Amino acid sequence: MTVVCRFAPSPTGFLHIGGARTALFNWLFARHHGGRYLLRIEDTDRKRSTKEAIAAILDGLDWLGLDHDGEVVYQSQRAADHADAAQRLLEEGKAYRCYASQEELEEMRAAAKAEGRPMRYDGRWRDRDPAEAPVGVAPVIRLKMPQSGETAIEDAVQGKVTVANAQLDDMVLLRGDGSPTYMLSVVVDDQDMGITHVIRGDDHLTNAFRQHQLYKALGWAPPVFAHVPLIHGPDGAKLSKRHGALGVEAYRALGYLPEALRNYLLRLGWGHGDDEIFSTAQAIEWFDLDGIGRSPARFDFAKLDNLNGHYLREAEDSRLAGLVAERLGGTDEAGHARLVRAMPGLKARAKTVKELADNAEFYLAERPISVNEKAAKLLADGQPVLEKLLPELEALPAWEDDKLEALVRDFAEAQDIKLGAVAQPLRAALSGSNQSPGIFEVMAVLGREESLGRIKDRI
RNA sequence: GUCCCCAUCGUCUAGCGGUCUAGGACAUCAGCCUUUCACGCUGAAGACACGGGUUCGAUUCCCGUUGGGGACGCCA
Repeated sequence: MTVVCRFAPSPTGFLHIGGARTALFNWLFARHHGGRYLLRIEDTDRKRSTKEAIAAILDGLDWLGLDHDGEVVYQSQRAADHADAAQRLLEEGKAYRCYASQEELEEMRAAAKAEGRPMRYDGRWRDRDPAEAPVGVAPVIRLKMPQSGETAIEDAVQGKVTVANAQLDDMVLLRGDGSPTYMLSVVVDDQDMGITHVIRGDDHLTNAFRQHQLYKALGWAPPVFAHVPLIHGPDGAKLSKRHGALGVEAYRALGYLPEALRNYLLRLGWGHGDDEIFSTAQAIEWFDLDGIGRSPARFDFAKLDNLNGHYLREAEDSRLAGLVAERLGGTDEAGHARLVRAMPGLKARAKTVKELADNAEFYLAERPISVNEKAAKLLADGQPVLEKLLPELEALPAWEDDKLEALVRDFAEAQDIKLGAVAQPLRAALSGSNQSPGIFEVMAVLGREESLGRIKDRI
């Protein structure tokens, strides 16, 4: 059997982090088993679904590199098929028309709660004569759920989960206006798309019982379900915005690399022995449902930062230079080349692309460059040293990293001062800061003319 | 309220009855490296929620308690 799975977001907002992980798991599972990974947009709630949200989700998935097979399926376009299924159930006597009003339903819930019973529809129209139907009321169509016994699903993550059928009420399949509900649409679409494995958030677990019964009524074999625990905030409660419940595009804006976010998300709720860092090929090779944990995980920015730092150090210099230039408003060819040369020293000192850009800014700054407070202090103290050093630098025949280092070290020794007493003022003059990459590297990247110019600016 | 799920260092996790004086990673602390800041390296501290069973033996199996989470729409 070929594995077919899907990611089915509803386009009512951005692609949030939990959705991204669900998509990643589905994608990995399909790739691991050589199957297909499909994308379906669940836009049946026309009021809340927006074009912008669809675009944001598609962009987010694309940025993460989770390519789907086949065309995107839009659920709203399949409403007629969904309604046909409900009609069939009605004809077969497995579903019925219900005329209960909103007020009646609310009363039922209130009464049930007061009496300590589950808050369910009581099935009052299940066996009632349709002749008694009130005039002018458009009925909904409800599924006849079994009223005794229990429903069990064999979940690939949660194990065997059972619920008493008394807990399940006759769910609505078709609304009063004839439009299908989510519960119906999902089942019909998954069937028609040939979905073999449904990997989704834990919040759908109770839906699985209802859907299981719907599959049975329609005479179809249900797929394998795998309900993945949700991602929580650092406090163990629901993930809030402040704690990471952001859209994928926000992580991008914050300066995270897609491969870092993917690696982080993969480790959140899934493990493979002591392994922490995974290439895409390894992730595909190792991922499977049995590695998914059953307890919810908390989102931790510190670990994401660490992972991002790792991937930053591994990334191609030219790629990073491009990302940095993007953040600094673009550069010309010379600027790009300078960034590429500067990158080895820069990337070891940043956790995010944003930090990388902040730290790279001085390389592109125009003379005279701005100087921060601590650097100003270093310059005030070190100006005499720079004055003495300048002619020696000007006389250096080859402007190279190691030559510069040799010169400055000899200079410090000759002056009988510590290397730091030279290096720090130099750093302040060249970078405008008290912190920067190695100072000889900075000089080499900046080049003779620019370096000497920046030093002269401070004398 | 009803039902379902979960429970190992602060966090992510390894562990699938004895190999556990419980392993790894992040974070924390100390040291090394060093022209600054990082990176890197070395080391330290740090957990089986609690109570009953089952067993020769429980972190691992069962039950309960407590604590978290989720679901109960003509939303998805």
